[in-house]
Amino acid sequence: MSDHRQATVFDVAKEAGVSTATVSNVLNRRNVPLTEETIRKVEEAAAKLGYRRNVMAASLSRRKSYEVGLLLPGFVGYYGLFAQQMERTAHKYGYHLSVFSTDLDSKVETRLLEKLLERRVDGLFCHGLAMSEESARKVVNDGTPILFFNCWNELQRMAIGTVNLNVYQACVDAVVHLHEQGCRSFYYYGNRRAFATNEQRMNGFRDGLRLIGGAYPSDMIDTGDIADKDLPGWLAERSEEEAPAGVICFDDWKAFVCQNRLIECGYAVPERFKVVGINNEFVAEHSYPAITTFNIPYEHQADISFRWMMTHLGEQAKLKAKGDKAFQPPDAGGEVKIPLTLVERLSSGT
Amino acid sequence: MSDHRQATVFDVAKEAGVSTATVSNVLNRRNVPLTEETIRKVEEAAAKLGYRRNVMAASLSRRKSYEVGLLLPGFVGYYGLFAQQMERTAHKYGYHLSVFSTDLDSKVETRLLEKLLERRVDGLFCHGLAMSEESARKVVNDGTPILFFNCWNELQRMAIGTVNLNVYQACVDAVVHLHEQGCRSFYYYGNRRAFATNEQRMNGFRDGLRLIGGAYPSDMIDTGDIADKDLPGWLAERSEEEAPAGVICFDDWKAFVCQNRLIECGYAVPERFKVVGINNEFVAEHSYPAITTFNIPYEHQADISFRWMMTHLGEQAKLKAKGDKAFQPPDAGGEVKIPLTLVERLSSGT
DNA sequence: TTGTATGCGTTATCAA
DNA sequence: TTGATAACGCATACAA
Repeated sequence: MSDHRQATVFDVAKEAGVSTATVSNVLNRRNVPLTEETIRKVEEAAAKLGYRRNVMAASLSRRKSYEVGLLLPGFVGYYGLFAQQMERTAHKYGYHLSVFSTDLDSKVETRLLEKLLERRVDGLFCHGLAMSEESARKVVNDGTPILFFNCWNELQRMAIGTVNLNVYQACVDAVVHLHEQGCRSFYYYGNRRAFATNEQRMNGFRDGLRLIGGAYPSDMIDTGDIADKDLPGWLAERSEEEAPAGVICFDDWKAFVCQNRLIECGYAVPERFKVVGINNEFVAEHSYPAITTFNIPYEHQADISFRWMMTHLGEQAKLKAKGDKAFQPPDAGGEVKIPLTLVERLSSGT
Repeated sequence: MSDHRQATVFDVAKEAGVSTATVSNVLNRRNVPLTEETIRKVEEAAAKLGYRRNVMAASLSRRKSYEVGLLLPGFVGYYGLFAQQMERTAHKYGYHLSVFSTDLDSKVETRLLEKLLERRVDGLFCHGLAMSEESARKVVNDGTPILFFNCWNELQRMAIGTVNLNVYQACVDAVVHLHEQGCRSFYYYGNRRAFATNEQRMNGFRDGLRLIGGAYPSDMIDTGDIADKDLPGWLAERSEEEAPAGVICFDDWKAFVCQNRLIECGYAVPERFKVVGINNEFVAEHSYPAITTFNIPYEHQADISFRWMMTHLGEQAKLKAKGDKAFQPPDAGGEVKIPLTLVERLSSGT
């Protein structure tokens, strides 16, 4: 109703007949002793006046914004889900999260980063693909702690830590799984534009092959070299027909496209080709055939990330309060690997 | 390097040998007259000290946060893409965007809304599904302008306006399209949990049937009544075999699931059934058969929304500056309908 | 247990 | 054209 100005601590103090300090103490439930009576008076006054604290003023005063930033390459698929989970986790720990998407444009990245620093975020979470070395240096010089996720390069050294999905191990597991399912030739269908996150997968693929032994035909293909529509021909040409060939894809979307092109060209999945993705997205579950993939423990990854950051920010109290399990962050600049779990579906069935 | 405190206007003023007021004037490029010399001095000092303005202090002082909130039911699919676009648009107009997902939980919604109001957001964008009447009332009482999108209920009246995707018209068009493609029976596969956004589609479906005339067999199915796996049987049972049957789905994901189940059960798409979705997501383009759908002009929807809000906030200047085309917002409480465009693909082909 | 007074970093008013 | 200085709303050290 009131197009009047918002009530302030001052108004509440007057209404309750106490001082602003007392109001502040009551409303922030601090560890100072307070009379039941005072608490009641203040809370009543606050409720009556519809008092709502002004975050800007509070942040300015305590010289801490209780805001953290999240810098992503985009919002679709994994990124969006991760963002959503990070937002939940942030609130759980009493923080506000500002999510930005760089669209993989370094100009945009620079601008957004500046925005984040202007907001005096207490910390920054950043995807390995979303930040240049120069930007990282700026953040570090600024004194803002930064924590990476899914980052496998020199940037790690500038961070308080890194929380990585163990896509390497996932790919190792994928090869082993396909081998067990009867595959006798193996292909990795990657995306080099994803840089390090692609290389991790390639390494896993390679080591997986080593693990199963035997000299099976195998190769790596990149989406940049072979158009989707040429993929079936390419695969059919070099794989042997006696046993099914396994195709490990960069993610579920690649797997989806790959599988559909194969089917479109008349190759049976999973009889002739078996397909595996990563991410366990909706599309993997509801494709036909449903796609074998790896599940990502979003909540776990977000929680580890936040606990690490909280620890660095000296917020042990909040961790204790939420005190699920004790968290021992690795040394500064260390890495936590988040394991993915195989979800077997028809696309790699028998 | 300096783990020291950030430079302030004060530091810059001292360094440049001017007053803080002058620094502020220079840095905000206000319409006060300034000497070239002063400008240079201040800018040099700022650069040298690595000055970065403190958003909290600025917001507090000017009593305006230049922050707007976006309340969504979730982050996947349309929501995520819309959020990403809204973020871009917000920056374009010099605003910061805080995105929250209610997860369709009213407890969460209430809490998030409180957070938003505590941040003194200048305005609020809200999805029709993400806000209860009670919450809306609270926002309005607070004096914060609210603009809805994809909202078709009483809430509209509490808003400065509503920007709706014209899914009604899309469904009308879909029926006409399917009819032209030879369909002689029609089905709508909906999701009543989406409430108003589902009803709009149903209305369009109904009016589309009326438009093509003739008494064709038709029906509406809801995902709540029929499990995905039973859908093919249900459809096959009541549609005639002489001519293909058309299935208009709530969105691309429903279409995707529907189509895959049909194929799985041996019904040919598009020969026996033709399928249409809405959203033009990645999955629609890359399915096999590729799914006919409707494209959403994200940027347009976001831009209209922001221009409307900016107008309400008295930021005509910024609109002019960006001055693409003139925007005449409807009367308060009015509605802008954003048209969707048909994307023909194989799933409804001949 | 509560109150006073000061600081947080900017912006804006008004006088110079 | 520039400089003092008073808000802005809250938190907190210290005094009472």
